[in-house]
Amino acid sequence: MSEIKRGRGRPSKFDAETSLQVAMHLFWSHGYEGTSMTELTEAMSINKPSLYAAFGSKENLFHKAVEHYLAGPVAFIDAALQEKTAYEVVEKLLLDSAACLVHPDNPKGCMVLMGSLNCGKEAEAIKQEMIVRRQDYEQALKQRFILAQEQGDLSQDAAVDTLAKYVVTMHQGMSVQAVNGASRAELESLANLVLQHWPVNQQSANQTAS
Amino acid sequence: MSEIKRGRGRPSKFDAETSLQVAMHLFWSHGYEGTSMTELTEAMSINKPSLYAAFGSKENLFHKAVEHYLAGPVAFIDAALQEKTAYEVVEKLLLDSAACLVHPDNPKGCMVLMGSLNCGKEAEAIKQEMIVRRQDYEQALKQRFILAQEQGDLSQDAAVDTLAKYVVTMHQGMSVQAVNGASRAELESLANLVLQHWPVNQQSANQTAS
DNA sequence: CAAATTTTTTACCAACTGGTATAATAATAA
DNA sequence: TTATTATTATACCAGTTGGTAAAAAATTTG
Repeated sequence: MSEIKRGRGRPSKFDAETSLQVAMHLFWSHGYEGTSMTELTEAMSINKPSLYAAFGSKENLFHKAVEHYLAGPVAFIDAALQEKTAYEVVEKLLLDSAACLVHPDNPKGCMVLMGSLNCGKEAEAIKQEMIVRRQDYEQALKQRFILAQEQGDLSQDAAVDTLAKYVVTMHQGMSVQAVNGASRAELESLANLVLQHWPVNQQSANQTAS
Repeated sequence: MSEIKRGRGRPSKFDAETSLQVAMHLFWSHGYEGTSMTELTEAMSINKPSLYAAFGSKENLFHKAVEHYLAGPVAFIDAALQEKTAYEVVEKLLLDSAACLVHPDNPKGCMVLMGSLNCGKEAEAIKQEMIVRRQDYEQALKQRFILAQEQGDLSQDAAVDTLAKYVVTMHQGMSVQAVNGASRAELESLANLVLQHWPVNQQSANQTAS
């Protein structure tokens, strides 16, 4: 994978993947508006025209950085949704989140929240995009809970809307806690509190290997 | 309080209290960095030198706006802490919050969160101040729970640290939900979910000191 | 009236914002 | 070697940022 046939012109001296990683970290740390093009180019060690040639605009670079984030640091979310039972979904979701939100290699909190929770009107589009991503996340979780009801590992009485919103709310609140300085253990305590009260279906003791 | 003896010079044509209200709303909506001095002066209908004479700096204006916020829209928080039992404290806290976070007259979410969850390095001091305010809030709630244990309306086994962090986390997560577009009813459902599982002291109905 | 005082107004500042035109440079293809 | 091509580097753009100096206006005091 290192032997790439080079094109005709001057060879580019930066790797797009690596640059994206740097951009992701900056946007994750300081948000969309809080990160300037100058900071980005300096951290990437490239100059602005190169950055614009490679990514088009600041907004587009942010989009790419968010995709990089979803496919990387929080890939466990999609994995969690595929766990066997609703309980295990929530368990993996919140415990892995606890680890990720305060991981020493990462900026604190969730990028989809930190990216632009609040912003000036110039970044309104970015803010809306982040909102949609969070709504989609909640919807996916709700659908997973509906499936769990069909499969019998979640009580039919459970209000899946509220339950999904509850888990997402805790996840997002834990992001704020991470920024506030909470430790991994503290976040895990919160996760366990949610799990303690989880409305498992009483009658179906699902006997999958443990 | 309307008959103020005017000083010697030209009368100022703006009311500091009203201006602060306007500033509060702008900072609340778009955060510290997302609100420019030009937006502020235009919304207040005053020019910059007047604003600087009255409030010193953008940072100081923000401080004043936050104090205005704490004493106004979220004054119910201090009131909630004085309810009779821990259960009632949490009940008032979360239900009043649900109403406030999506009240049509207010920007969505909590100002102490929206003010500057994420920001560039120039606003780092503001961000830290908001963090401290959130930590203090959590501490106050924890102390209230300790008092509740002494008064007997909260189980001695309850982990007051985790419990306080849990309620605050839900509160902050509900702020994000408000931004995402959640309704008051949806936020109240979340609040009720927390209350359902509240660890009331089994043996004591209500008796004072131990 | 005129002096004194306080505010408003206008104009301005250097630094920074996202974004780009132009030219120099380094590779390949002929 | 000489074009051709793609990327880098330099310099620059108009607009905005937080903040201010200086003058003009409106009031009270003498």
